[in-house]
Amino acid sequence: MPRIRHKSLDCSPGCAVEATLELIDGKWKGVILYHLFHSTMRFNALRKILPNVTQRMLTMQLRELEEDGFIHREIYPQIPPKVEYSLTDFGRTLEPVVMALKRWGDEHTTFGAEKKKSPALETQGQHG
Amino acid sequence: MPRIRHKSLDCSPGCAVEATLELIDGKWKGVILYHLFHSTMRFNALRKILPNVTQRMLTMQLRELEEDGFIHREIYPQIPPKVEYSLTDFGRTLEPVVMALKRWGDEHTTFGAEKKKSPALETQGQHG
DNA sequence: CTGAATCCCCCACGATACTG
DNA sequence: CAGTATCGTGGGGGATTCAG
Repeated sequence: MPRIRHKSLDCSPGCAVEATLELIDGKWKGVILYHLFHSTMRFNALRKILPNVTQRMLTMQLRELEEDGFIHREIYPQIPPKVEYSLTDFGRTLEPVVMALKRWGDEHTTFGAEKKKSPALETQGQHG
Repeated sequence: MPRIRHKSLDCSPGCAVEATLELIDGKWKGVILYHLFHSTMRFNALRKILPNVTQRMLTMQLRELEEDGFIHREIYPQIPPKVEYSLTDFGRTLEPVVMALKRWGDEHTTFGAEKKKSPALETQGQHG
């Protein structure tokens, strides 16, 4: 069971919400998980689809996800090195959560507008 | 439609996930939303159930949630002041998301363990 | 190719005090 | 009761360099 890194959470009934958020929000973890749902990926493959994430951050986030038991890190001892990241069974339990996030984002933010038809929605200037 | 406050999000298909996270994660927003799903609440009522949140932060988070159209702020012009926070219809669209977070937290973190029977799970030391 | 180590800036956030 | 204003700080995270 993953541990909570940050603040002391009060234990009012809603704290489970924050607990989950703490685990999946650590900056880019959401997207990383999302992509790993589809397929195992190498480090550089993740870098490519996440151009705004620095190498350092990507490494750190992957390490935390690994610590929490969400992903598996498979190291192939060869030159050049090859490391593959994949979801664990436990990581897959997050699927409904991540998909709920994805679905809402698609419906209600301009970031889901890619798949839509009306360019009139693109009024947010978040593409540069 | 709410706007994204922080980083430039790449637009790989998973960005909708991060976009949603940005909006609901802003520190304690998740819990705030969770509690407002149940009932309209006054400022101090929220403070009481969120003892770890400073007054300043609570105010800021509520303001952001209001800006994003998730909650409504009803001011009663009277002495002493009375302000009630409630979810908007738009805010209620987040319900499946928040509930997915809640459910996962209940199942997989010690913060959901309050309602469970087996004390063997309480090995995390997050209660004090 | 994957990753660790170092430097350093910035601002999110806490603490505290004041107000209508 | 429900906020604002101000100040100080910790560490999150970017840029860069080194390494196997």
